[in-house]
Amino acid sequence: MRATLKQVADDSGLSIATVSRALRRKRRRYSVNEEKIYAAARKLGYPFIGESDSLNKTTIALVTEIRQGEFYSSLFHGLHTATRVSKSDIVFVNVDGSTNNNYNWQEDPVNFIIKLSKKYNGICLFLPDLDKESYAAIKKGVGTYPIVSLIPGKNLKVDTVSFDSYSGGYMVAKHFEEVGYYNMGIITGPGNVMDSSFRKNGFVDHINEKSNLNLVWSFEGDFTSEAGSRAFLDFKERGLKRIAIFGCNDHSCFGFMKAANQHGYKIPEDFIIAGFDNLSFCESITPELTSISTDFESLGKRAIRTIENMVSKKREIIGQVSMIPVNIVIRNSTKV
Amino acid sequence: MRATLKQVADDSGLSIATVSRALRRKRRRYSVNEEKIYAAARKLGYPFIGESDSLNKTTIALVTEIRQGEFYSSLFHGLHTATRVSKSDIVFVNVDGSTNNNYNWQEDPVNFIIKLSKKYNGICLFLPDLDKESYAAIKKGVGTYPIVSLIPGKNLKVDTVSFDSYSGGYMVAKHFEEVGYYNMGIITGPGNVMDSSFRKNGFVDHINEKSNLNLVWSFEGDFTSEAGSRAFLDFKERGLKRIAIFGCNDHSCFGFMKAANQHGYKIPEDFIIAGFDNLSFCESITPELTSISTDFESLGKRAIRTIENMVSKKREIIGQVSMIPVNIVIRNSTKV
DNA sequence: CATAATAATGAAAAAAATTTGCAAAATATA
DNA sequence: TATATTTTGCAAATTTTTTTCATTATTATG
Repeated sequence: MRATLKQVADDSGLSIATVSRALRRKRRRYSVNEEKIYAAARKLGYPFIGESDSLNKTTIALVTEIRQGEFYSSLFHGLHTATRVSKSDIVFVNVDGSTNNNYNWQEDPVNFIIKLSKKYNGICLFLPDLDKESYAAIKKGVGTYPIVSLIPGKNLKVDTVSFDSYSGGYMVAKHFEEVGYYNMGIITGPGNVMDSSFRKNGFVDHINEKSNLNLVWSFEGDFTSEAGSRAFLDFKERGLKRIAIFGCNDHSCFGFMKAANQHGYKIPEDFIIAGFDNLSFCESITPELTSISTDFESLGKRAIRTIENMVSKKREIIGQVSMIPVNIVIRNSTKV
Repeated sequence: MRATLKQVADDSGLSIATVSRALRRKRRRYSVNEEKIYAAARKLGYPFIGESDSLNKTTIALVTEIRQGEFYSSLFHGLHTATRVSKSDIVFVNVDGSTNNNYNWQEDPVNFIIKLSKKYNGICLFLPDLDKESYAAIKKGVGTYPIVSLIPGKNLKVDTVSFDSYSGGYMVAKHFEEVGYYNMGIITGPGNVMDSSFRKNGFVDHINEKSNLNLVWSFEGDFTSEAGSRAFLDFKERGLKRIAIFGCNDHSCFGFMKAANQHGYKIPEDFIIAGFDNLSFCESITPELTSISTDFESLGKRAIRTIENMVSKKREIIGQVSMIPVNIVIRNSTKV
């Protein structure tokens, strides 16, 4: 039930009239009773005037689990920066452990998100762990409502805006070829993560396209630095040398390079290496790490523009995929 | 003015009765007209039932500028994780470029924040660039309303919850002494940032307390990796060797170590070094960097508990300062 | 394809919620 | 202590929301 002045009055112990006046006033006065009234109004969720901030503004929710690491920070920052050039506001909705209108995220992610669509004009999803069926169920429940996913994936039924990870992998292989390496290796990311597969496929496909290129080594990692270290031990055990290695994210490379360093391996004498994400640490490591850089502000702008378009004109085509181009930043780790 | 059903009806082109029914319904149906109604209601900020999510929950706003880097991500994560064990919700309010109720952040940060106090039960501020006068003005405008700052600072008039940076600096100096170094150096952070001063003062004070310890070198940095590199050049030019260096944040150390590496310097032969923040990259660099680790979840829990206490019982003591202890994580960069 | 069943709609009545005028009470000021 | 100012509650006035009811549109069924 919606909260009324009477409830606020009862809760604060003052009369309805007093509550009405206090809440309607333009200036707050911070008297004891006014504080009581505001506290009660907030507690009961009474809609007071100070809140109608969103007038004529599009509010877009970014639904994600907040995790640690520069990647998430970049994502928030990118989306937020993108709102500066648009008429939209962005709200970050953190999803793990949350409950919204009796729908618990863990138990029922689909209805949780469907409920959010009441409140916001559009929704951006960044949920790597959500399965295809759930995406389909959300899309079904939500109809033509503006919703985009920022996770790449095939046939998701939901519009998608994501980095062109495939091309990123491709660019790395091409760069390796250009600097004269024909034998290549890869440290993959977690197999169930779509983005990780795209990075890998782009790399592998370029190798397969050219008869002079060979994939001589592959190690299954999980995007952690530790996996990178394990990858090195495997690499060493196999006695591989003078190959070009693509780590599917920067952290894998950091772990690999550290282990290599400890075992006396040298870059570029023993191998060259490139990563993905272009974290700030790429410039701190020796040698500086070549990496694929992703522009989160572009991603954010595109996502917001897509949603704004959906808000204004209803389209029928669903499942559109927008790719944000990535760039290769060449540093000393691949200079021969 | 508050939005009414009539306005929503006019905007959506349907009757008041239809709008009332659509908004009151528990299940959405996503028909064309219902979509129109929801769109209009959102546009006009009509308070509908789906929103009363916050019933009986304390909502705390974390007001900050979203910036890139692991530090901000950790801060968000820490606060968010802390809400799991409390009855509060946390909302991230991004402040740069924002406008709230005609109060523009850039032009009038004080009133911007005061306005927020209408909507939320409590406010956490993390605003390194806000000056002392503004803090005082906010506190004055807001009265006994629950507000804490997460930025350390003396005589802020606002309750503060922050890391015990001073002790962190102190611990580094003590650790240097314990491993047998008596000549020490420091790369400072930006002079106007309080937290940076505390880190430095803790370090310097321990040196001054002991007659056998000397501060032989000091370089004014700005928390960037580049400043760390410049620091190294200065260090080299002065011909310093075998001293223990405290970089006031990890990034300064990364820059320093990289430059040192390029110039053929070795750790621990030429110097030992420790940082502050314990970023993930500390473990990826060679040698692994000793650093002061900060527990953002503890910080978040304490901040939330402080606000919850202020919500329940009004206290009179203001300007309380809570210090969250920090730990030193000893790694190879300070092993002799 | 006609017809019954179901659902959606608007007008207006009924109900509920909010604002305002007024006088009493509380607080501040001289 | 007297006087001005502000806050408050009651109840009337007003506004907003819900519900009833008749009508129309949509969908299902034989």
